[in-house]
Amino acid sequence: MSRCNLEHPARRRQHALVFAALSDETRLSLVSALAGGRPRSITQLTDGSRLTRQAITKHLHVLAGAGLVRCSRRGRESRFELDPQPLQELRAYLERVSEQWDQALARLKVFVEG
Amino acid sequence: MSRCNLEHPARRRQHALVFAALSDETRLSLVSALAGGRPRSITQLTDGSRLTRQAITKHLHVLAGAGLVRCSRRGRESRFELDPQPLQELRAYLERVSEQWDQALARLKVFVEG
DNA sequence: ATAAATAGCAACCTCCGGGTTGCATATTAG
DNA sequence: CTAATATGCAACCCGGAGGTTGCTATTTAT
Repeated sequence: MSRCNLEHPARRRQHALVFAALSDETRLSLVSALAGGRPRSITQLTDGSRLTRQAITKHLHVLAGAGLVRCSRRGRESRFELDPQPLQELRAYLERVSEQWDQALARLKVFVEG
Repeated sequence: MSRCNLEHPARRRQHALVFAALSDETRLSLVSALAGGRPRSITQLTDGSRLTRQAITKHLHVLAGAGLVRCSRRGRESRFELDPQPLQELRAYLERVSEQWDQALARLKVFVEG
């Protein structure tokens, strides 16, 4: 009985936070836009969207709150850039869950057959 | 200029849906509980939680709406089991974003140095 | 020096997510 | 048959998410 339940609540909270940050189409497109590597200003990120600059700003702050994005002031503009670390953490988490699933299925198969 | 923006809106919608389903701590713990491979009834999943059975039911339906979980009636109880496919899809998506980031950084580095 | 560009702040609105309670229904146990 | 179990359905509440508008402040261009 590997009743790990390996996620301590703190880690689970953080995962939920990052998942929530990625749960909006607008924010996914912002992530996609910033995955190009170059820091972008708010107006740059607003162009090509049908939303207001303030809406985009709020979305960027949500991403920042999850650690997915960092902001630095450059002259009169705020430049946002991606931080891929939380994405990698999520990927690792999803891998762990899938792995747990596979191992569980393997054990159940043995139990049924053997 | 690889302006792929590879996510068609439909795919992005689906990703947002699954991310949203995983954006709640309660639902993450349900996924964790179901990752054990054995189908669980609603009351089983409610035991050990401080929430109401109806609350858990709603969460399960959210997970089902994202395709993360399937339900089948067995006698008087509803048995829920995990479907890892959407999880793998998300993992692949996160990998693509990270890869795009890495390649972009590499290109920018060449641009600066060369 | 003035005007245009960029962004921050605050108030406001609407809608939905998470949660509860209450009651009805179906299934199994005794 | 009757009671306990397991679930479904609907109404309701509350707070926060997503979005807008209006105004102000700072930086840059002309």
